[in-house]
Amino acid sequence: MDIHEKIAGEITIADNPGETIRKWREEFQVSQLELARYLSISPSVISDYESGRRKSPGVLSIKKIVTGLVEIDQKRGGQVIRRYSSGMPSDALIDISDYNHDISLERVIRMINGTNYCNIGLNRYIRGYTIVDGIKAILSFSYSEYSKLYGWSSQRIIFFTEVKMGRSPMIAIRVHPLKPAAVVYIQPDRIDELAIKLAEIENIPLIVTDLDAYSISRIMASLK
Amino acid sequence: MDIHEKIAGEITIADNPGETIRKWREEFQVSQLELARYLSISPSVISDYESGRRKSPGVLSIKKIVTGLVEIDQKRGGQVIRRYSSGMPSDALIDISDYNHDISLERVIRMINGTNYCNIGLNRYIRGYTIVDGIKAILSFSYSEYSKLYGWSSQRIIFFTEVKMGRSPMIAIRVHPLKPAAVVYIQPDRIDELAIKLAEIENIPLIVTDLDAYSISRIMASLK
DNA sequence: TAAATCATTCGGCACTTGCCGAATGATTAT
DNA sequence: ATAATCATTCGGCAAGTGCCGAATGATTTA
Repeated sequence: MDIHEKIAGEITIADNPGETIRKWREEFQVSQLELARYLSISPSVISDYESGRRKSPGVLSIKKIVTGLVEIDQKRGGQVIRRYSSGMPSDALIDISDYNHDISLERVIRMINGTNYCNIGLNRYIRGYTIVDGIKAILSFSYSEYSKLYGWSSQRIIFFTEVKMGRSPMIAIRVHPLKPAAVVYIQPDRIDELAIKLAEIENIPLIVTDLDAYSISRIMASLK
Repeated sequence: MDIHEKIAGEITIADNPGETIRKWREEFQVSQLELARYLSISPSVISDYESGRRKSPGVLSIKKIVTGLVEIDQKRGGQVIRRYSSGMPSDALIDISDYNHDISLERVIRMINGTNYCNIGLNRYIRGYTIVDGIKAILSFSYSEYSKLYGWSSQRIIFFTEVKMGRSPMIAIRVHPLKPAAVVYIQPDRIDELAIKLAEIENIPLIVTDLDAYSISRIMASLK
């Protein structure tokens, strides 16, 4: 189903359409001002909708708002749209996408200012990436959800946010039959020696980046 | 996803909300008059919406209409709702439902005024039913769609509409590993001897009814 | 054929929406 | 602390909506 229809349907049926509009705007991380500017209307219009001043907004207004949110996200790389199209629990999955061509892992690691913590070379290619919240994934994923992390291909980078020492993600990967081309920890607290050892046993480069997930998502989307 | 949101989303995003409202009302086989009466409004209101006189109907109006359509369908047994919740191509599938308890096949066949064309007894039980358009199913179903005909259990009746001689449905069933408890042809042109032979080989009662699919759907739903 | 039922058009109108911007408040960055 | 940015409230108003029913047309049923 089209994401516009999904969002619009939820807003239309909601007991408080205004709150739902706000929920989706925040989900897209768009400010009222930005949305208003994008739609060439006054910001107070957005505020009036979200506050519920308008009890029964017209469908053309809803359509305009939803279209604006989706287009803004697309201009930013389409991260939120992809997340809602992946069919996975959305709070652990931050982004997922696949490429139609091989992309050099070395090039990617350079672009994200990554540091390779293993003695494993980066001369391989990737066909996609997945960004997950490391803690939420550990708590909520079962086998089939882990499999979905691999999208179309295991030839990908899996990025983990919310990493303390880096053991759990490596253990999860070790237990799963599919192996990614590389693992990247996004702004980890620190890297435990065990995590490095597991990565080397699995022959999976373990990379660390100090960029945040949002920036990573944009960079990875720009490789399409 | 909730069917209200699905329908409402489609109406809200459509280029012509009015036409989409009409499409869904007709899909639910509800007349403007019936819907207007159900919602306690004038029929001309419904006509105005559907004709596009109102360019941007309010979300409360859309919600009211959608809720009304769904409730009317539920009062009739919920056939259309089930169809849109089954995840199958909708034009071939007419109805599908499962029961939480065994229901006597003999009883059902009596209720639908069925005639048993085989020498196979009806002393068995069913746990569900599926109604499909025989011609559309033949043209469009692949293996996995045939599997979905069986819902939760193969212990069911499969009803076929649009049956000419009755061969193709029996061949399709013969080729598939799962076997239904019974096959019913709804208002067939005639019954070919080969169809009967195939049914006996498969030990599947082949029954014919002169009721229409809508009546069958209501009767089967009433057994819940 | 006549009657019943369903569908449509359109004028009328009270009320609401879509939109504006000034005034005010809250938050963030320098 | 100041400036910039974002968010909210609310009065004002033209345009549109939600709803009505009379008049008319189309379709179905007896």
